[in-house]
Amino acid sequence: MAGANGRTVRTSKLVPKKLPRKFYFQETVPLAKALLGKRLVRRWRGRRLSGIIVETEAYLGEIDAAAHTYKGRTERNQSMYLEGGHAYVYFIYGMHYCINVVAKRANQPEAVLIRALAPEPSSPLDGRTDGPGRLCKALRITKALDGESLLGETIFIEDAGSLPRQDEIGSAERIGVDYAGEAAGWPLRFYWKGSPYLSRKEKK
DNA sequence: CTCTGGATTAGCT
DNA sequence: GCTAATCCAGAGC
Repeated sequence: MAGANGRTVRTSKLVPKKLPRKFYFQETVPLAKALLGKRLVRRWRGRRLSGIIVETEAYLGEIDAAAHTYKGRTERNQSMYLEGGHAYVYFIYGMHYCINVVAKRANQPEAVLIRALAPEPSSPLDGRTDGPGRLCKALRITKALDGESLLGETIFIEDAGSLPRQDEIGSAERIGVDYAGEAAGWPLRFYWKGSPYLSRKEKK
């Protein structure tokens, strides 16, 4: 962009950049970590609802007994078969929605569950964002967004001000997957250490 | 602090 | 029928 004096004006710090398709093509575990510190943005009725991602979980598809796609395609999990950079939103426990970021290429049904956000003061959110069901409520995310591209304007992810250092990323067992046998113990939950907005208290 | 039940749909047995 | 990638309110300690 040209400034008044004809010289290039840096806008990269001022205008956050939407993450490109390529970002989502990476392997699911690195993607789950790389999403920490990014900003999830939802446009709703002319408002911009957003938060910084501080907790994620990786779900590894057909090898992962905890994943919805472990036993193949169903009506509910179809969106996980889209190429990386789409949303998979499902309804659970008769009450809550959860949102996942689809990873890798089409027909590689792996995804990253967004478990917690740090709310941003400027964003008019409806309630808390520490927990996968709560954050969907706060950002007005429903099944209407299932299968939506994250490269569009309705919901997307962008670079934010800062990222956790490697030593600020914690890992632990995933929540609520006790039924999944060996996979239940895999350390596929990732979180920004010290964030007050994690869905569970960190162990000392 | 922990435990329990209820909200009630998708998917499996 | 039962359980779940959840959350909340209420009871009891």
